[in-house]
Amino acid sequence: MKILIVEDEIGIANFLRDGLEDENYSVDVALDGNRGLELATTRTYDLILLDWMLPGTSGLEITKQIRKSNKKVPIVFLTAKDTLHDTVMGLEAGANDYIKKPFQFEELLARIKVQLRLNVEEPTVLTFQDVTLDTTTHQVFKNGIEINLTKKEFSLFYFLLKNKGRVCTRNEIIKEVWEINFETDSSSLDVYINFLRKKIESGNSENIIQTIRGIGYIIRERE
Amino acid sequence: MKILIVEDEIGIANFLRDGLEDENYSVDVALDGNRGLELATTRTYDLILLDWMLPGTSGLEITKQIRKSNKKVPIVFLTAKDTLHDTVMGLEAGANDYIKKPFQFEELLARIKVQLRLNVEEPTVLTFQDVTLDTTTHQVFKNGIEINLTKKEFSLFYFLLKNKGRVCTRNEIIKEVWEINFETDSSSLDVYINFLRKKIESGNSENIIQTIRGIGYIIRERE
DNA sequence: TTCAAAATTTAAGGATTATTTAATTGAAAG
DNA sequence: CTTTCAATTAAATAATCCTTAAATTTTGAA
Repeated sequence: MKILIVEDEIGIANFLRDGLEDENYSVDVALDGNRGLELATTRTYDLILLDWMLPGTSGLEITKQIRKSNKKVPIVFLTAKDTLHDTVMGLEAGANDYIKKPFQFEELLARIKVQLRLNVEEPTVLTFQDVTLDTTTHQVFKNGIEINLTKKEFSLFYFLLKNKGRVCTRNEIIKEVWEINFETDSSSLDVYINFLRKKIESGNSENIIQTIRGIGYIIRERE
Repeated sequence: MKILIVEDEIGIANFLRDGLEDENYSVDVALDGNRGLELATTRTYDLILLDWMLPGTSGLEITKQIRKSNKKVPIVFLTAKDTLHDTVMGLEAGANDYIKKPFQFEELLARIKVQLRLNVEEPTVLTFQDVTLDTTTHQVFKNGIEINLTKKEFSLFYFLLKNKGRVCTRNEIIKEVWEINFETDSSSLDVYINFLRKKIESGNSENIIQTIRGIGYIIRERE
C-alpha cells in the first residue's frame, strides 16, 4: 500500500514516514504543496495524508484539484487548523477524514486503515489447481466447465478450500458445514466427501480431497 | 437518505433526529442496543449513527455483528468514550468514523456527508441481454417493447438486476424488497419470481432468473 | 365515498432436488 | 488377523421450489 505524505514540517514528515514504514506502507513525502499536487496527480497512491498550511499550493487546494480530476483516492487531512469551520471546509472539499494536530499516531493509523480497507475487495474466488470456486455467484468451475454443487456440497467444498493446506478435522467440518456440534454416528460427511469427489475429481485420477485417516480431510498440493 | 440513530439518552437522540430531519434525512431512532441491532440487521440504512454505551447490546457489539453479516453500511460512532484505546477499538471493529462527545453538530453533519457521498452514484438504467430497466421512468423494455411490471415486480427485478452476477439470498431479497425481517413461511417471493419469469422470459427459452436451490436467485450471463 | 380493478399475499398440491440414514464393501493400522 | 475407520451404494426422508387458485388488500376512477 502506497501513501503520500504532504507536510512541510520536516520533523513531522519524518516521524510520519518512519511510523508508516514500520507498518509496511510504502511512503512518498512531499515537503511543499506544489510538489504534493504534482505527485498526487502524476502517480497513484492508495491514500494521501495532507497538511493544510503548506508553502505553494495549500492542502485544501490540492484536495479540490484531486477531486476535480475525479480521482477517488482517500484524502486524510492532518492539520493544526482546528476550528469547526476549517474541518467542515476540508471535509466538504473532498477529504475523507480530518485529524487535528496534535494527534496520536495510533489513532491516525487506525483512521488510515479505515480508509484503506474500504478500497479492498474481499477475494471471492478460491482456486486449487484447475478448480475455482466463486462465492458471489455460487459457482464452481473445473477447467472452465461449470460443476453444479448442492448447498451442502458447496459449503463443504468452500470450507475445505478456504482451509487449503491445513487438515480439517471431522468435527470442525461438521460444526462449520452442518452447523451442529456432535453427531458421531452420522456418516453424512463421508457421503458428501464422496459426492464431492465424484463431481470434482471425475475425469482425471487426481486426489484433490485427501483423507487423513482418523483426523479428517485436507486439500493440498501433491508432493 | 435513511439514517439510523442508536442512542439511549433521549435528549441527544431527539436533538440528532431533529437536526438530521432538518437536513432532509429520513431518521429512525433506537433507544437501546438490542433494538438498534434489530433495526440495523432487518432494515436497510444509508448510515448508522451509534453510541457506544447502550442498554442491551453495546455499540461496539452492534458494529461487529453488522460487519460479520458482511454489510457495508457506513457506521459512525458518536460516543463519550474518548480514550485512544476506545477510538482505535471502534475503528478496528468496523466503524467508518469515530466522533467524540461533546461534538459539534456541523462537524457531525460534514462527516456524515463524507460517508454518504461515497455511496451515491447509482446508475438509473440497468441492462441485461435484451432487457433494460430504467429507474427514472420506472419502465422495463425487452427488445424495445415495454413490459408492464407492478411495483413489487419492478422492485424485485431491480434488486436482482442491481446485483447481477451475484447470488441474492432469499432473506436478502425479502429484506430489501418486502422491507420486513422474517417470514419463512411466506411464498410471496416464489410467486413473484414466477410472475417475473412469465413476463420477462416469455418468448424465448432464456432462463434469465436462475434458481440457486437452497440459497436464492441470480441473474447472470449463461455459460 | 364507494366500487371495481389491479396488486399482493396466502395457501396448498405436486414435482423436484437435497440430505440423511443405513447397510455393505473396502482399506489401513496395530 | 482383527479392529476400526472410510468409501460406496441405495433407499428413505426432508426440504425447497413451482405452479395454480383463491383470499385479501390497495389503488384509482366514478
